Amino acid sequence: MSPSIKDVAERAGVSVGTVSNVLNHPERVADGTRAAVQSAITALGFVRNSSAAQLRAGTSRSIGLIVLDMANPFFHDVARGVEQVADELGYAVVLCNSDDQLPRENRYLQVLEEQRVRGVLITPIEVSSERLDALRRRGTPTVLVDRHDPRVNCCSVAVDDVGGGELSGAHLVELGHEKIVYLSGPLALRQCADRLTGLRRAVAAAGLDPDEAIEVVEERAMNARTAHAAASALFAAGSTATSVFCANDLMALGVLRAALRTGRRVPEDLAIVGYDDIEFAADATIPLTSIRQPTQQIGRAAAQLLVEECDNPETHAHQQVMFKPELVTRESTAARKPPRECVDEF
Amino acid sequence: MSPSIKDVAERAGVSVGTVSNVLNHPERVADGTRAAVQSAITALGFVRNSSAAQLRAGTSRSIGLIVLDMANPFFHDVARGVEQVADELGYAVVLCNSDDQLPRENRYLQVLEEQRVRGVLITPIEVSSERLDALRRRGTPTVLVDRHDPRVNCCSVAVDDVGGGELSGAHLVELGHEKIVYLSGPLALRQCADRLTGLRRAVAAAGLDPDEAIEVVEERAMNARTAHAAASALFAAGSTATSVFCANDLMALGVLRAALRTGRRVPEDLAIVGYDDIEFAADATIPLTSIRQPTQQIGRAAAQLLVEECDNPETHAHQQVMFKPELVTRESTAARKPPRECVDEF
DNA sequence: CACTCTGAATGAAACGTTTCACGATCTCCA
DNA sequence: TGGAGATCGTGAAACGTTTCATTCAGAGTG
Repeated sequence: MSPSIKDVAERAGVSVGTVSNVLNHPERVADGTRAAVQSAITALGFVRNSSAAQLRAGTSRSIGLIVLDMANPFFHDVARGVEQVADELGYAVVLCNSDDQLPRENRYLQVLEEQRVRGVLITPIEVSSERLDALRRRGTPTVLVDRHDPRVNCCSVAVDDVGGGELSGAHLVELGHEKIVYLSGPLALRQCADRLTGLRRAVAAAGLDPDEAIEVVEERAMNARTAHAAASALFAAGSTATSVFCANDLMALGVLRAALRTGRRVPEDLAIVGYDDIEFAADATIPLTSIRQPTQQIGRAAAQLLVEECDNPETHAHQQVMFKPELVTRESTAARKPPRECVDEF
Repeated sequence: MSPSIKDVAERAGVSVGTVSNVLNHPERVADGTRAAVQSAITALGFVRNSSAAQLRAGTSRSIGLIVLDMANPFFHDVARGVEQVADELGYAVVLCNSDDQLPRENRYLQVLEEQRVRGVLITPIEVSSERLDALRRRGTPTVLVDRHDPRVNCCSVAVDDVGGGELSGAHLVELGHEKIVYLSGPLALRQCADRLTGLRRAVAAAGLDPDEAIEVVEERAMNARTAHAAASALFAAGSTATSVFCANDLMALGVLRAALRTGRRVPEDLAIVGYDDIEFAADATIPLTSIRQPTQQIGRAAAQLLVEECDNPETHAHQQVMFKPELVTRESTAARKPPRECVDEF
């Protein structure tokens, strides 16, 4: 097996305690001794056994992060934010991908708990599940990411989806649209429902009747293909809508494609607003207007809250942080101007 | 602190050895005893301490996976494949994202080694680095993902990029193109260089002179924006090329946008081939012809090789697995036909 | 010289498991 | 009735660290 601290001690002619001190409190060891130990370490290729260290120490310096889907740029950016903060504060992040499946989420929670992580950041499949509650009951700090727990017994970080819908609605109304399609994912998802609420609010605020001005199309999947089909169906049915607000950018891209395919001009004949402002949104055939969420900041804030709770368990007070999304206007809703990024093409 | 096996034993009125057996070898324990222990476990909310278990057992059931960029669908799919196989074989996967930075890669290697993972799957920043060599020297099995080590002292799984370039070239030549632009990322990357090699080979095989038929444009970044700019520049310079082969799909999408913007028809005026066949390729304004890599299979194969080596360290023989990519033809190169996916739109 | 003080190193205990040699009890059959 | 198995359970050792009370050797002081 790999050499232990004992082998190192032997080779350096010191006690194991001293080797441990070199590793953890170098300042307590005299220069000469330290050098001797160091060279023994490199000579033997010693690597600390973290199981033993953690067992003895009784506590780890790591936190778990369970996301729904690492392929989703949203969660990817959140993870990046979390890692940044964790790094700064000397914590390690254990990254887990539940893939939206409860059994996977449960398995990861089990693993994290067995590893005695200090805390868990999670976008749970359901805000309250058997295992998750058990984890909290046993005293492991938990922070909800992109979710809120109505029963407010833990910290959470989310984005104001009502506000996002409102931004989009206000923008479209301001451009003169009086007939807006809301191409949504499952309205059972809070995010989708909230955005509709915001949209209606904005429309109402402009003096229009939401029930007349807004047509809701609910789809099960939130990808380009579904959206393309939905938009095609709308066109075929002779929809009079002049604008579409989509639940995410992929759907918006699907709508964009359907529109261009059928000879519609964007934004003149149809204005399109997406959501998430994924990287590619700016590089679409017609750059997409979208709602941007401060994803990295979400991750940073969540990590900070968690570490705060880990470090001061008694004085800690749970917080619900809510970020505001931001409207990014691009060509897909702009009044037609010379394309900004291509002016010097010819 | 959380209850230990000892607390459980006390409460159930048995010895710690018995509790351990219930956990690890239930068949060795009589039904009644097992039930008593189980109920003590749930009553106390006992969760096994994996540090202690691993320390005692001396060996873990986990492997590390270090990828360059989890945002990249390629690596995401690879990871999925790895997880599948690991699951089946009872291993846990520790997922790490080096973000193309050597310090991060090194830090993760350190952590994995301290955790005594059984083996490591890695797409290294450099095929041979200080730390990576050290890891291998100490006897931790290693499998290279999407890389090859010329010195062949470990397993590796990769895709035949020369073959990919060849597929693309043969396809374009067959369609009658005699002037092809290769829009590449840094040619210092083996992948980019290999694809060019394949492209030249296919062109030569068709009796054309590669130097005349192929124009290479090398860009630093491999995204849509760069590609859009590069394509625009080509058009402005009056390029006579009738087709573009791009180093990845994002670049292809950038080229597509530039072409449509300047009134070109795709594929009649310009045929476009991408690489990777990302999910969105099929949903672009003009669906993209692309080269698909068997990403999940790469992950599966890599995990299988690693586990094989972990389980039979002496009999194991290193293997270099090379997958063949596949051409997926879509509209961006097809002779113009009624769009396949939109026939019933009107 | 006797003394305290300081800095450095030691050695044993403890962390929570798993393992394994050993008992204890029961069953079955000669 | 006695002995051989089989079946269950026990208890102590061991895994590789960290921690902390203790020892030791000098240096400084009166």
